[in-house]
Amino acid sequence: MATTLRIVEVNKLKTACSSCSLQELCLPAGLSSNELKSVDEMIDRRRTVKRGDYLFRSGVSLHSLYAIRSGFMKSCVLHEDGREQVAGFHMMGDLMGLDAIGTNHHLCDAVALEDSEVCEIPLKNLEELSRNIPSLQQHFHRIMSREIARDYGVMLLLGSMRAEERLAAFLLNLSQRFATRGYSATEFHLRMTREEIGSYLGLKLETVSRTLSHFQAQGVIAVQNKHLRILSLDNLRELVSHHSCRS
Amino acid sequence: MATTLRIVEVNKLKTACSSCSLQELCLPAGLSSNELKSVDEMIDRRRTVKRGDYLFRSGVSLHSLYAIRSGFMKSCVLHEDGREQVAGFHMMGDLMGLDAIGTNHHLCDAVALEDSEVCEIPLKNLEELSRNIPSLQQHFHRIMSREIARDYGVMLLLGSMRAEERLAAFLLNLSQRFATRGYSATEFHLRMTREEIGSYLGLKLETVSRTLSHFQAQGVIAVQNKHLRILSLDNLRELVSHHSCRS
DNA sequence: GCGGGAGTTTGACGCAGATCAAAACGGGGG
DNA sequence: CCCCCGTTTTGATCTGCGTCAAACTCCCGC
Repeated sequence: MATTLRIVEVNKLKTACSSCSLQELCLPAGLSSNELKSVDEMIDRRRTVKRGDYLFRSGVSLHSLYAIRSGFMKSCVLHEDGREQVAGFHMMGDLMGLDAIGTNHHLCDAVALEDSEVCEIPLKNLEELSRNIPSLQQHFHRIMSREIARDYGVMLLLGSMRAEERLAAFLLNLSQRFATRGYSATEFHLRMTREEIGSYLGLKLETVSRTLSHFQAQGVIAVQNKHLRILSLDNLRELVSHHSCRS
Repeated sequence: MATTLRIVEVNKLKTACSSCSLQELCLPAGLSSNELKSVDEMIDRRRTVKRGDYLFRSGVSLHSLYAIRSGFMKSCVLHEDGREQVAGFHMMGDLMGLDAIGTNHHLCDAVALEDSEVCEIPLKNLEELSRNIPSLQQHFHRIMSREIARDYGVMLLLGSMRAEERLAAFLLNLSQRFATRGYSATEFHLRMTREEIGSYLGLKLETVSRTLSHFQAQGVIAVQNKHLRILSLDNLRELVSHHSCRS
């Protein structure tokens, strides 16, 4: 029994913001240790989401924002006629649910692409705390703003890039995000299917597959199923803006 | 001289939030009259932007957010290779500059499509004030979130709609926004060129023109140059999700 | 280890929308 | 009032990517 208790304590310690390795990436970036403690208290609980499960679904009312602690998720916007599109892929340190604050209802589905852990942050708590901690307030605003900036990038991609450029940009983006999180920038596992990549990039899965094959033939990447290795980041960067542009 | 002073006073009165007709649409929505006064004080100054002039340019550092008081603007994201895309059209009551908070630098150009007036809101002031006025804080968050939600809609449009659907969705969106502002939902002036519409929708200007002509032939709208009349909102709504979808 | 279904690759073909071209329109300045 | 240039329209042709189809691979459960 003592053993059990000890394990619980250790787990609790491990999941506190103050000892979380994502501290500098996540919501509490740049806070003092005192402030960190307040953020810790604000967090309702940790949740695990199994691969394929929903973290939240479109239409349900907003309770909390979710910070991803581990794992990998996608968010999908739904069109009333059944069309569905991947709006983003999310990994550790990312904050999900921001699109729901405006209407108090989630606008997209959040689905785990692998078993994931998230920290549940009640919006009310966050709002209250950020009134008292200016740097938290500021950081929260920055996070929302960065999401807007990211969206503008996706709009540019969808609106004016051709298939090769889109895919190259996508791979570079993943690469950069993995690198920021301390993983390899040139070798990683694609957690999503070709269809999901296609949905995100406004392409069909066949086009994604063909384009990846094409990159491989050019010696820019090596793909085997979901395992991807970037052989030349520079070539990939060239691909993003190399082709005759449609604009 | 007395006359001049009087005119200034009247102007000043006219431009206070408390007497602004956009009050309920703009940042101060839902505030008490006392709070409104604080918001008024936070606003640095009003600025006019002539048609074709920039309100701010991509890359410059963020000083303030801008609430549009009158007029019409576009924001354009720039790709390093010179590609440029319209990221949004903005009208009275809209808040611009939100994408710049994350990096402290503007990510897009803001250009007036007709002579416009804006209220300049220093971010620092807004942050400080929203720490003291919860409903202002909440409303600001909602505004940012709504921008994210709008972006998701544009992503859906760009990623999975065909030309006719995009244009129909675009017209409906304009219609709805004009209606919200007390203008006609079915008859309005397009302030942007076909090329700008195309840029926003990921289409070429010729396609925009052709599609508008097509709508006209079907009797759904009547266009003459920049003047547009929607003959059937319902038909337009059908057009958004009517066609064989690519997803 | 084996069978089956989901995911992926590759090929052949068609089409929506891009591109090129030219004519028509319209509104702002002299 | 007229001229001119930027914008729009319309037509003809081209092409990148979607669509359809079939074969192949991988992984998971039995």
